[in-house]
Amino acid sequence: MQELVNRPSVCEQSREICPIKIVSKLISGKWKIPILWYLSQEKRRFSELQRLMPGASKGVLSKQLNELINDHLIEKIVYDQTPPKVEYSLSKTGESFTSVLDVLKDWGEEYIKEYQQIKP
Amino acid sequence: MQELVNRPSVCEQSREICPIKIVSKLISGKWKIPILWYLSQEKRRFSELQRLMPGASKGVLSKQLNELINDHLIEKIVYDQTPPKVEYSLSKTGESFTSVLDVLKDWGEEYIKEYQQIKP
DNA sequence: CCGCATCCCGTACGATACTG
DNA sequence: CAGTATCGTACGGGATGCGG
Repeated sequence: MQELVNRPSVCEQSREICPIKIVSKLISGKWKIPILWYLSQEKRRFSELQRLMPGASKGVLSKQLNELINDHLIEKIVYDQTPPKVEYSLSKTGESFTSVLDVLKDWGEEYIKEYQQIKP
Repeated sequence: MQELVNRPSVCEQSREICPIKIVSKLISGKWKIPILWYLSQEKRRFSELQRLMPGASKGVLSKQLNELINDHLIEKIVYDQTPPKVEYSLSKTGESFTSVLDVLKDWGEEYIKEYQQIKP
């Protein structure tokens, strides 16, 4: 067990604002983390995201994108043209989340190495 | 936008094993991250975890603990005595996740600073 | 004290069809 | 192309009671 000194128990009182729970809530949603991941690479159009995440239906994708916008993690640019063109990208806050995504990915890779999983 | 060079598009093909999706799935569950957080501080008894997360009912807590055990993130020690005593702690793999938790917490604190939230 | 079994409910998610 | 609307289902998660 590692040192406990620098591991404050921030959530002891449930009424306090708890960073861990906040983050947990922000990224709760089947496609939120994948969406953020793909947007961390480059800005994407709606159809691109659909193509990248075939399991996500349009409705769900749209819903989670809107939630991420409301949470200030991503932004949306609508080009006024026909056919329509929309681009999603990370907001400034979302950009700061890429470091978290990198850590998650790295950890995930190690995890996979240890427990060879078949199911994605 | 930051450099894209080192941001591989690991999930392009949905059949591949994707670290991001794996992690996303592992921590999906309302109390998983808080559980891991509390266990990163010290080993905990079941009743302690209940006390720390008043919103989580016994059933749900038990279920998510078992899932974390199945995913090799935590371990359980049962003391053969009456009244029963059980202790949960991070596994070796779980220990390696504490660095992720720290990053999540730090990011969460910054997020809260930026968008003063009321709801926990 | 631990925690499973059961019941119940809300909602997250997926599929499909339709609109600008 | 980029959604919204609607519907049906599955699952997550809360409450309670019992049993070890």
